[in-house]
Amino acid sequence: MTSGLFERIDRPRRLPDEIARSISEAISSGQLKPGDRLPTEHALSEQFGVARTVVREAVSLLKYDGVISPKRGVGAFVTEPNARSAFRISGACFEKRRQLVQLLELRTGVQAEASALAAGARTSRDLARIAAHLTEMAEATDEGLANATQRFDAETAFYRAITEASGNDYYVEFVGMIERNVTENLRSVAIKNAMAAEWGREVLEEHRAVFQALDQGDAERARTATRTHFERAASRLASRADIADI
Amino acid sequence: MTSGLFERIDRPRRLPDEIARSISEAISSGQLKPGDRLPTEHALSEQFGVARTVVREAVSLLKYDGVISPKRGVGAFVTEPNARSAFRISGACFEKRRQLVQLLELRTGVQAEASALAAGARTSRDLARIAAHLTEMAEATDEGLANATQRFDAETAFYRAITEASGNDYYVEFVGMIERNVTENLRSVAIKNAMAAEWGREVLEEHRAVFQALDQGDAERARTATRTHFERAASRLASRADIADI
DNA sequence: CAAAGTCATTTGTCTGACAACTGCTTTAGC
DNA sequence: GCTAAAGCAGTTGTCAGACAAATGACTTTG
Repeated sequence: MTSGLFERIDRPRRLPDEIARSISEAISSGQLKPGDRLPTEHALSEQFGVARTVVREAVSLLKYDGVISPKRGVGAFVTEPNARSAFRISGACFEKRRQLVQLLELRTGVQAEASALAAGARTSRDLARIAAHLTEMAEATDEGLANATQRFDAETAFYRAITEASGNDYYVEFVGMIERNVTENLRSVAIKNAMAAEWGREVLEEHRAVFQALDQGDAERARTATRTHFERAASRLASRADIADI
Repeated sequence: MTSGLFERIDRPRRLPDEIARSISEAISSGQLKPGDRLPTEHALSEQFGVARTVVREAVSLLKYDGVISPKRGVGAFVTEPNARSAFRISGACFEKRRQLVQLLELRTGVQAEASALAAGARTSRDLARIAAHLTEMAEATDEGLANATQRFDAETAFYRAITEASGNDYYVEFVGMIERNVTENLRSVAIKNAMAAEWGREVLEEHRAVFQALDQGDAERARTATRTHFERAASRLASRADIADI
């Protein structure tokens, strides 16, 4: 389940991705403004020194996100900034500390609302699943730091189960995406074990409060409890010296 | 600013998009499960009756979203469902009423949290901009239904300004994307004017409450007021007969 | 002067080929 | 008989060139 220690790096970085990133940066940096026309695919293929098929794939990706809109017989144009149709988290988001904090803020808000919805929509079956993950966490905590991974995965599953109980597919999809990106990238800087050191019983109480609110169907308390946990988690994370400078 | 009455429909629907959607549906419907290997590009090009370049673009899109991960010399595999790296709203989301409701729920939660953040981070400059849009709304309301478009745009700008005042780029990007997709699709079914009929002074008070909370820097009240408005807006929308069956 | 037709330009698709990589089989060497 | 190297078929990644379709500007014609 857990990814290996040494991740495979796709050495021969795919050309289309590279080109797409290059064009995308030209746009976000203002070199290409909304309404501007891109160079023709032929010209781009010459400038980058690649075949047109590669350029086409890159353009296709940008079009997919609504960043540019190609018109046959005319050219490809940069769209208005608010016309983008996808929300995506790139690995670059984790290079700067500020961005990581902002991402955690977003996660906090969304997850809190998901809990509130879940309080009103959860079935007893949902509740049982959530409770099981809570128990898992408690047991892992009792057994100490050796079960850091288990504890970590249980917490992840706990909030995933809550989100699924909300009955809103968008929350499930969105929270899942954020959660995965955050944890994976934190994992890669070995934060995981560092966090484990902070996991004590008082943190467990934060989760338990969330569960109780769900159990009683109290949306407002579920929201507050969830937000409290994630805000505290964020500040605990921020206070750690080993990630203070990422 | 407002899009024309008759939107351009790209008749010759691009083949790669079509193929990507087809494969994507095969995955979401369970025909292709995580871990499964896709047919080879050659096989796909034969099945769909298109050139391999087209299949490649489609595969490239799916890879971009993290739905599949091709490995050179081996094949392309469906990734785990939580490995998706993009959140995107397709036009299909608006075909079913249930999905629209869920999308509005998501918007409500995110926007409420953005307001809460803004209450703590807004500058006096931000506040002035927000106030200006509120005034705009009030004026448009006084002048009656003739200014429905203006009123609508002012409300959009009002909440956009609030989101920007939060200082969190992710919220700006995400809310912007949702907001645009929702309004554009609602616009297309002529909901806009229908909503205008519902815009009275009591709705304006909902916005004013949001503004006051921001002015006083009260995060909790900003959150509540924002959520109240959007929840009421959603129920007002839902109660309308003309969209009850979309 | 206006309407129709022509043409160069650009994106969309097709075809075929080769390069790079992988997993498996076969073979050479001991 | 066993191991390691070499070969091989299959797959994705890239390349090159061609034609189809659409567009805008220019030219021609009534």
